[in-house]
Amino acid sequence: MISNPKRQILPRIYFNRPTVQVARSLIGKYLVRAIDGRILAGKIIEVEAYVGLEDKACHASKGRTQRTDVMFGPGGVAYVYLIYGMYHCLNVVTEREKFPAAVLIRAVEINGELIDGPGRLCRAMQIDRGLNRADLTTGELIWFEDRGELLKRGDVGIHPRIGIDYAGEWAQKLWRFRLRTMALTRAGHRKKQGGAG
DNA sequence: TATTTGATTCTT
DNA sequence: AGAATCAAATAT
Repeated sequence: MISNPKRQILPRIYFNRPTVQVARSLIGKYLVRAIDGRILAGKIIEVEAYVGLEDKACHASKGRTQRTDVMFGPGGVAYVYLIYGMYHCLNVVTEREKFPAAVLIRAVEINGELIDGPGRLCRAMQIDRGLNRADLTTGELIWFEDRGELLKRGDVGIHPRIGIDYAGEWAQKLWRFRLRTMALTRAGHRKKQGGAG
């Protein structure tokens, strides 16, 4: 369905790789949602990696349950869960089958507007548990696209993950990645200093 | 069955 | 600093 060769739906093999690598490389790609025939596309600004049984911050670290079962499956599948009774979070499952891991999508830019936070993102893109276990590689309801935009060295900030203080030493892992661009640092607040970067 | 908690966001 | 709000996990 995508005729423009510069718009490539990310295939399953893209996600069958080490999770931190997938997370890092998803920055600058697009999350695309089809809603009633309309297309909503967001440039991915921030993600976090959750890796395996040992990662105390990863939901699957407590074992294979009804909720975490999807993380044990093939990559390129959506893991959507309800958090704090109010918000949904979207993840894409990574790595090989039986290795539970996923990347949380934390922020996107839609039509120049920064949607910051996984709960807000899901609200803006109408993502809820109805999309749990959805295949993200078919280009039907929701998928990822490479639109050929290349990042410069230093464009991606590397940080500790957020909201997982309970995870002990795992909370210190630098598994959060965030795109740094002047355009995204609060509209109108901070002016660009100097000229071309 | 009861209690606690949480990959958040918004208000005070 | 605290509320909102509920499913999953843990304790009983």
